[in-house]
Amino acid sequence: MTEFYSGVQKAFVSVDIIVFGFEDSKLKLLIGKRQMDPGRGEWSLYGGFVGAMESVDEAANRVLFELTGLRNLYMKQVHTFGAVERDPGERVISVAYCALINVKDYDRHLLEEHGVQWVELNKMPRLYSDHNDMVKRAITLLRRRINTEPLSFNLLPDLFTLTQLQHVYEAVLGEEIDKRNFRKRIKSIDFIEKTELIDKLTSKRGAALYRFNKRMYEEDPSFKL
Amino acid sequence: MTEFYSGVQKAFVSVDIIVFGFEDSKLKLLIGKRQMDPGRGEWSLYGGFVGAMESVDEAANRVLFELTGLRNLYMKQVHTFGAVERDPGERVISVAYCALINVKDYDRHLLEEHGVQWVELNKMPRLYSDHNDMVKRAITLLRRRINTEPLSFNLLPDLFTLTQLQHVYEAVLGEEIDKRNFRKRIKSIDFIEKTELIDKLTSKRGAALYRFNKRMYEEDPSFKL
DNA sequence: TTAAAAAGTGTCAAAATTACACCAAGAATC
DNA sequence: GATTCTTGGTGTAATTTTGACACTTTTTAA
Repeated sequence: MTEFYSGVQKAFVSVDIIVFGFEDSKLKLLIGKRQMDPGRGEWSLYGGFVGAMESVDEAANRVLFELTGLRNLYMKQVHTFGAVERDPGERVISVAYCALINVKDYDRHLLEEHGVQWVELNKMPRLYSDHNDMVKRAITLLRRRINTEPLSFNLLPDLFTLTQLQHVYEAVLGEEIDKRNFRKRIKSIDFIEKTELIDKLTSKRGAALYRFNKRMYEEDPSFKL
Repeated sequence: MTEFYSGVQKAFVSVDIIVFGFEDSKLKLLIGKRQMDPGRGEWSLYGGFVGAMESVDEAANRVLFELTGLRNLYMKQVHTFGAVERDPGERVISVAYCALINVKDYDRHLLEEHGVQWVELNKMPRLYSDHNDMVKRAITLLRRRINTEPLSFNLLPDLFTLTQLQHVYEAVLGEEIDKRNFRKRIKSIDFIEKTELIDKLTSKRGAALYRFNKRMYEEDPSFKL
């Protein structure tokens, strides 16, 4: 095999994943104590190195699967962090990804197994290396996109009430939303379907359950909320 | 020095730059014939490898400076491309950046020196590796942001006419804009200042020259067009 | 039966957006 | 010096979108 690019230095490339979840009307994310040196014991995002035989996206999916046991989760690249000294050990360039997950789908045993836990966004501790910057970027991305892409459903069960959906928007945007105006807009969106089902758990009266109709969305993928 | 992460494979990391310019009311970008193997002679974006002693952003700025002789140009990271086989030679992970430049500032001698040329966006040839995807992403980014960030001024001289500015929007968005509505909105934006100067070159009647007041923008960085 | 908690519903005013057509100024041509 | 050509510059009215705002319904628990 021919050697191209001789004389150029290589770098470690890693992926770090900002996993957002939604619980108790709050946006949370998964962080854990770092289990390797350098930085062992510091709070950190979950990540891993990109292997020689996998793409960066595949690495991110592999790592996310390791962490959650789930496939086909919503995940997008956020930004690549490449400061020379960002990792105290070696030169590591890291590609940050943002994933959205329904907390209910997450196996609680895996939390302990990987030494991670859900932490409220507002109560984030200082994280390893530049991971706080990664979180900040991910949030900015989320806020920008939640009104133009149907992201929010990834944070909820398949069936959800309009109040839950509204709380997702409020948690992500960090501001309150008028209930009537919100519901008015939802009604004008075809691919948010009302079902016959009623949720009796969270309210005494019971609330209608809705569903995101992906097929309908893909037929006319215009979204504006 | 301790060796961390032993056993993990490294990769080449490069930057590729999508340099947009605006000329003859058209959006253009800089491409050249690739001057190294593999792929020598194919149309390609301008790029370079990330050195051991520079951050990824610094590498992008260095490469852009090499190409243009200009510093402090507008540049943003677009996306990181990491497919295993994306480079036919070796494993190379590439971070794509998008830069905006006023074509008038660009030294035409440098074109030949680097073997690059301005090509209309609509007349892009097939490019090396995944560079067409990079361009597509960059355009998407540009379209998304041009209405929420004051990008457009980077494609124009310091002094510009409203017709020029409108043509930038039309070229980026790929659709015509109503002149009166456009100018109405411009008038409501404080940091686009009308000067006393008049441009007599492009029109017989002469058009008022405007200027982007960066300070005023930074005092109240809200932008919506 | 009464209180508490969340679900659900409509109107009106203000603001933003869109569509639309003509005159002005100067240069070039006859 | 009259005509034509090119680009710059301007306002209004209809429509749509957004935003503010309060009370009734249903069920459970006290």
